[in-house]
Amino acid sequence: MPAWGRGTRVRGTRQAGALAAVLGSLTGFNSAQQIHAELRRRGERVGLTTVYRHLQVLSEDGQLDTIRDAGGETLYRRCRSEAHHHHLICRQCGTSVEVEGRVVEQWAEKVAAEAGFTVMDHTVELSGLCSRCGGS
Amino acid sequence: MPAWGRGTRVRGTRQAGALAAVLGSLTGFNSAQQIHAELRRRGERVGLTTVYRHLQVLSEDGQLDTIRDAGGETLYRRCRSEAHHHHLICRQCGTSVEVEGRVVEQWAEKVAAEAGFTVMDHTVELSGLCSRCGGS
DNA sequence: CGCTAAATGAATATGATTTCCACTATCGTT
DNA sequence: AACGATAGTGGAAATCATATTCATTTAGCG
Repeated sequence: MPAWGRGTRVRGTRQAGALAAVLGSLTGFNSAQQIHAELRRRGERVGLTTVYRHLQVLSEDGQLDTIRDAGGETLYRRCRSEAHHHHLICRQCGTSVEVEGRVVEQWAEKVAAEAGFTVMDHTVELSGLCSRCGGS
Repeated sequence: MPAWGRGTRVRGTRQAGALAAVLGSLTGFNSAQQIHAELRRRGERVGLTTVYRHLQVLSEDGQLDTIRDAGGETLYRRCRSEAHHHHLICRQCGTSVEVEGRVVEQWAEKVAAEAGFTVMDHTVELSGLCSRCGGS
């Protein structure tokens, strides 16, 4: 059973490949629309619908990190690490750093336990200005 | 200069009052649409546009907590505490608890400093099942 | 009371994401 | 290599939350 395994039969299509290539070369977080634009820029002919579909599947599979920008738009990026992690993003230039947050996880568990909750998920996003943009 | 101060002259309108009343009586987080619906249910005649406008202003003023549900929709609730805090929300019944997260803040600052970032904001949302719903 | 800027809200616009559905392409099987 | 079942594709149209427009109404100062 391959990593992307089980019933989810996935065919190797031109579009899936092109998308994977783009995701592999982009560094920061990008919206579906931006990714679609990049695809066109490269001369690839892929429908916006298809881009959305793939991004959705990939993120469900845990192959993409997703966050929401201030406007509620969903941004995607290929995961660098397998392990659970959070993000630190520069508001100015979009640079992002993955940070592991064992501390946060532990805190979350403790807080949940105290409130009688069973934590199943948590979101932690940090944003600010990176050293380059923060010269104020 | 009042707390909500400066140039932002705010008139005491029927709509503003009705909205405040509803926000005061609702316990959990609600979307603009739900709040609007509740207003109508009470026989108040307030336009959806007005609801959105007020919610936006109130949250900018720090009088409302806002979070985004899984679908990207914005939910609002009147703050209980003045201090900065985070939320623990039950996925099943929507019950939410405010939790203070000094630990998280400190962690955030440390992580940011290490990456050369100046943290200006952070989002932390915890979700799971409360004791009542978690009987599994 | 009279006035004027602020507030309102119906209608319309926006913009991301989803759904529809007819058409196409992949790949296991002959 | 051709075949065919079926997953994949993508343009158009639908959704849906939220923003904007603008003519009309209203709060509250003088």
